Amino acid sequence: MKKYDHSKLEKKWQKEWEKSGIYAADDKSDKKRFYPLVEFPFPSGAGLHTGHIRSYTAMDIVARKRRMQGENVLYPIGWDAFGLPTENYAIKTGRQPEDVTKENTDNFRRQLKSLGLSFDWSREVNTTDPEYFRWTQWIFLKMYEKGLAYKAKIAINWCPKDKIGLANEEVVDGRCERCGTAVEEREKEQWMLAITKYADKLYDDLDSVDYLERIKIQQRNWIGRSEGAELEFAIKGSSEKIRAFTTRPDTLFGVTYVVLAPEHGLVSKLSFKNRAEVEKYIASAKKKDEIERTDAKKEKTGVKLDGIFAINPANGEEVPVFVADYVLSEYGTGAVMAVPAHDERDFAFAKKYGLPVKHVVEPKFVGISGEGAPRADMPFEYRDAVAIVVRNPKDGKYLCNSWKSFKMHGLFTGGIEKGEDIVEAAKREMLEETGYKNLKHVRTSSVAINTFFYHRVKKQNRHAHFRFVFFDLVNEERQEVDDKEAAIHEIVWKERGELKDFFTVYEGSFILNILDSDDYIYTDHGILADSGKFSGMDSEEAKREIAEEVGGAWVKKFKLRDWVFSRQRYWGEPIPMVKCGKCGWVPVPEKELPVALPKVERYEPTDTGESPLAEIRSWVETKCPKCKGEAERETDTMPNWAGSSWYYLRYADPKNNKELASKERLALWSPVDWYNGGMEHTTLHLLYSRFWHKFLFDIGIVPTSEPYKKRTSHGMILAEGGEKMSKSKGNVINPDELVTNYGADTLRVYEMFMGPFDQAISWDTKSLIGPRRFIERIYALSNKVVDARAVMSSGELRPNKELESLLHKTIGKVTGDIESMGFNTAVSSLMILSNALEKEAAVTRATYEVFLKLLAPFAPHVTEDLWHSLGNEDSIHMAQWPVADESKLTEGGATIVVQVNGKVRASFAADRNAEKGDLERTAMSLDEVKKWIGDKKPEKVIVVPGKLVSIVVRG
RNA sequence: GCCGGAGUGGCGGAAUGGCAGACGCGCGCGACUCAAAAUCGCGUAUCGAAAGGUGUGUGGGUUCGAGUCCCACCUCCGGCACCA
Repeated sequence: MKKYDHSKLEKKWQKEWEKSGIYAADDKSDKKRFYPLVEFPFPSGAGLHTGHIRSYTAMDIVARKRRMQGENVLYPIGWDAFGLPTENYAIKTGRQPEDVTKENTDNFRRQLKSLGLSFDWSREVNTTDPEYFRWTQWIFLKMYEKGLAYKAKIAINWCPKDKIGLANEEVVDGRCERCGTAVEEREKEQWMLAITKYADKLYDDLDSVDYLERIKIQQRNWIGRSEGAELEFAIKGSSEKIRAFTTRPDTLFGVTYVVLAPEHGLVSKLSFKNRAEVEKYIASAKKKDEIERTDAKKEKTGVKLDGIFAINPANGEEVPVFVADYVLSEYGTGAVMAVPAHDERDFAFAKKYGLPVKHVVEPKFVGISGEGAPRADMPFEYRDAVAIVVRNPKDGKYLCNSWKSFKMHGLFTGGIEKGEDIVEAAKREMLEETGYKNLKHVRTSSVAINTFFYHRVKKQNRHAHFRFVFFDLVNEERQEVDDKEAAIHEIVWKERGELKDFFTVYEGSFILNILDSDDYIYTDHGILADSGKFSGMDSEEAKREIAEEVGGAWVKKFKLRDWVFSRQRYWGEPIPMVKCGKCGWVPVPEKELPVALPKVERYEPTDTGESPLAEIRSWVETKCPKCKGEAERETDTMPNWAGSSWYYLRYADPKNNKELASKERLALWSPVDWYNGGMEHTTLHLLYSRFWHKFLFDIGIVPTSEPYKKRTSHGMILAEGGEKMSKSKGNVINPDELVTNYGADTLRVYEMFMGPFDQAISWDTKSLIGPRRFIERIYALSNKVVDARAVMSSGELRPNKELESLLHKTIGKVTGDIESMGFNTAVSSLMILSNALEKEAAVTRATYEVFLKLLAPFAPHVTEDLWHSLGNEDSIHMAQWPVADESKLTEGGATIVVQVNGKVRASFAADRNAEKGDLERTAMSLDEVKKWIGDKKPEKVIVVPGKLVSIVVRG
């Protein structure tokens, strides 16, 4: 008996596969095409980590399976080598970044090969290849030509440790994303890409692609689109106007002040008394660093522009104007109309500076519970109503109402007659319904609510407009209550803490918000009040009408900013622009591309913030392509995002030196069918590459408007303790060791089996033994394989319907699970099948071969080896993928479960296709069942063929 | 705070509304062995002597039947966060 030796076996087949080149994609094939992609590795010196392997293996499994199903598969691999870690390492060791990159890339390549991944290595792509960045530069020039690349003076985040400028996205909590150093702010001219011009498309087209929902949500969050109105507030005694952006023009009547961002241009144009104070505030606000300014928890500050008043365009009211740094200059118009009653930030500010709060949107509650839900097609009767809150100061308890005929708990309420004073109405109701005579009015709330419900006594839909009156009980003296009233209500006194659980009606629960004061912020939509002719309207519906009424423009705003594309580093694609004293910025002509990096001794970042390239005069000095006069090259380079924004296109045609890829090949392979990678690249890289792709689509280079049909993500693999794996914690798993000790097949199976693919999971080395044993048992199983015909006649092997049914079930399960990323359950079902096969005295060759084929994508080496040992000449990875025979699935018996009153009481064997009536009769005849039914008559019997019989007896 | 996702044995986790805990790890017992490892077989939620009961974060609800659907809440993880 041969023993399973993974080491020799795996090396042998890896060599064979490389020699035969079986995984090469075919550009001429007319077979169905499939193009799975994994994220671009970043050769950082750390080597492959377990997350990479999970991603590559998953796509490898899908690719192998699709190949076996006869599809033409392109599973490519490449390297994004323009990485800062590489450059840092080079600086540390005094070597050239290229050499470091080469070494790291070689290591990655070796590791990937040792895992038996079916990449088409002939399509390998590397962003540092000059022929590759020729086309990266070419795309930039096209963008420049179309006005999408421009130079602007902006404040950049400067990392003093790495000595580079960072994009906003690279700053986390005011610190450099990579090294954690606090960033400084510097002003610099930077190349920008106008990604905001594509914001709408990037947002809308998410509807047309198959991404994991959370990925779409992240994209939408990042783009941050919101719709609203720009409204103009005139300034009293001035021709200047303030434009404020709001998504809630419906709250316009509730504006009590207006705020400008400290950077707002209007501040310098207006004249007001306290200029010195304001200037001082603005200076201090600008000095605050990113962390302080964006901390939402910190107290809001601001200063009033003395003597300046803005005029509310809706009602002509004059409101004060403030400068405050809680308003961001970069978003919207840099000015905000403040509605403290309906915005939390405005409320916090208003409270601090004693500004008025005016409620103009009343909450709206619609009954949802069965009985109280409004009846459809029935009009609403409107009622002015008062909800009465009575507190007994003696014990602090509150007077509540429990309806006797319904399970409803609330307050005592009543209607307000036309022209009646609300406090008088409340007192009258209290007297009638509870008999309490002596009440002291405490306050009447300015907050009102609307409830929509079905009135069970009056049998009509009601719209009640509730206002709230608060009383203290002077004494407990009561008068007799009418019998009719007493029959409806029951008086209950409740402690304050009990109220929350007690109330079952909206007007009751709501008072908890306003029990102590009217400091209540309602940010949802509701019904407008105190809003001139719009009062009573639904606020959602009134939005546009109010904006229109005051001549506001309806606009879309985005959180997304243009992309800062310049980096002051050596290691990156030089931005192919030349600055001429006469002609200004001139693009490098296409035929002079690529602009290569000069060979240098020193490539360290400079302290001045200039690119290291700036010091290499021989490279900088050049001729102007236009006037041939003296000119200088741009010394900024592109960020590493540049090359990775279009690499997947190059896979289609990696050696093309006339175009970034040929039209024919792009048409053949685009778009990427399935892209899997880590969550860390699902916002920025994904957004940037979608942006570039859409641009290339618009200029006719690529045939689709979206680059990836489907985007998924593997869950992060955590260290054994459940924390993140990191080099500094020393809890990183080294895949080389695992491959040596357990074998690539075991590692692959384990990574797929360990848990749901898209969820985070802890690594557990000791669990690796499971998959390892599984593979060993598969290997041992080959000794039981027999030729069916020979043995069948000797009677040693009988047809086994159960096993056959299981085999076909497994085929269906594995086939489906691979597509839906249910890799863990696919492996589990293979284990179930192998357990069943082991129990047999002999296994037919046909069955074993089907089993090997199903396992082949997961464990390519051992299956190939066993496949050949059965005498097969061709690779198992090109064999025909098995197809489940539906008819085989239903063969054999089923266990029918019998439930009595929902509890399982018995089970019996029956044919899978047995009739309902037969099943019912059999179930009823069982002693176990009779025992539970007794002499009672079954009320109802539910039969699910092939599954269960459920008998209901009552009494 | 907002938006996602998730709460099931000792652990990782299974379960189109239909026998909860598949599969794997671990653990226990047994076989083989002088012995150990490896391997193989059996067992492994919980209370109860048994009949039977109880169990999928908590509390309600819908249903013949709920881990799964609905409502309210709690906890954890991820993302965003003064975006008007």
